[in-house]
Amino acid sequence: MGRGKIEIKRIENSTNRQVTFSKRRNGIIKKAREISVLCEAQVSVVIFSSSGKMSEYCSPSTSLPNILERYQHNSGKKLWDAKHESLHAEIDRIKKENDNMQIELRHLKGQDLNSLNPKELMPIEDALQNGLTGVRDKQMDFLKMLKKNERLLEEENKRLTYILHHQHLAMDGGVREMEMGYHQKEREFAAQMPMAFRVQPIQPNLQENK
Amino acid sequence: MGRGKIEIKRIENSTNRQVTFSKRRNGIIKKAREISVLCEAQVSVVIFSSSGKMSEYCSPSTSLPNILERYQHNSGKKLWDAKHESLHAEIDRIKKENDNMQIELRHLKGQDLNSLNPKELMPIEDALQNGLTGVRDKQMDFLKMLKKNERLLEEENKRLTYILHHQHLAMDGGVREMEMGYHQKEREFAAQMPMAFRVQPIQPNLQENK
DNA sequence: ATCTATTTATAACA
DNA sequence: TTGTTATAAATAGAT
Repeated sequence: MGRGKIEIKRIENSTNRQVTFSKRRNGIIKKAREISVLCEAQVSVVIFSSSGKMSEYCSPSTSLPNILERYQHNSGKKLWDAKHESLHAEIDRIKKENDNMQIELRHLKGQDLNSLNPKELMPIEDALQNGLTGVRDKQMDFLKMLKKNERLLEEENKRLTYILHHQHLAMDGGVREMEMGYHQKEREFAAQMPMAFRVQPIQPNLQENK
Repeated sequence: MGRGKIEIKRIENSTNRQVTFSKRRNGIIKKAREISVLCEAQVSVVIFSSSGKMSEYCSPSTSLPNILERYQHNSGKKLWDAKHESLHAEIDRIKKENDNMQIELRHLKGQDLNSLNPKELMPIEDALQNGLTGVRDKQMDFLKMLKKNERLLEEENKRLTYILHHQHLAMDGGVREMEMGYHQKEREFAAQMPMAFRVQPIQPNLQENK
């Protein structure tokens, strides 16, 4: 339809091709609009030119996702389900893992044991025993730390008492001397003390850290 | 284009509408094929008639999923990503759940306890203690069942010995009498026995059930 | 379906 | 791109 008949094959002249694309694209979209109005059809048209420019038409009564949903349902073909399926597969895999852990947890908590026989109970008992040992070891570690800290505090106490004692002696030498010389005196004193008596920072693990 | 001009509005006559749909659908698909050949365009057309029948065209150089992928990339619109996102969200949710259980399990097994403080260790210890109690209660149940079965077996033993003894006595009365009368004798004997001595089926839970 | 008078789309050109 | 126009193609209505 035009000044001359054309063969339906690639238009070699790039300008012509571009012009023809533009006109025919408009034509198709006009036709699509018309059929959707005339016949109450749901139509989706997506066109990419060879240069990558996109045009689309979708009948106003619907939407592209809608049409694609119908397309999948109608044709049985999968459009995006390859991705969906891999996601679903992952969900299933994780859920299964989840269930297994749930069961293991319940068993360790002494729940749902009725389905188990004695042979299955034994490894659970062992695990619990090991766990308990581990936890109690840890608690013992804390206890030891507490005791160590207690000892350190006692030693510091002793040291402070010692300093206090010297301070009282210094008081007899006059308030001024005490004020000026206190820090130096302490330093001298510290120098005399054996290393073991110096206060170490308290173990940070003993503080609440939440 | 036809014997008369028509307005672009719904065709009321249902037969006419159906015929027009069919003709125009063919026209659109022909046009789509032509533009894809003439201009190297990638075209996708999906048409649903008002009665639900689907027609489609897709240029041979590509595929619908391919075109839709380009569509999403090009338009920024999401076709199926809403679903993808919900699936991803679910995966994240489950993974988080999973991680929490993993941590709980490790703690119960006495692992990764270093990050915990004494206050956090206590509920774990309690849980382990409870679990151990539960498991051991269960094992005790089995033990009791075993003992009960042992008792029952002993009693059956006693009964069988008793029968055997009578059988020997019967032997003295001749082989024929024994063969003919054995079953009846047993029945008579069973009738004399107190209920408690009759053998009960062994607890099914004691069998390996895997 | 097929026919055909007409309308519509568009190829070539500007 | 847009517009014009001669002509090819599509199609409405009839068969």
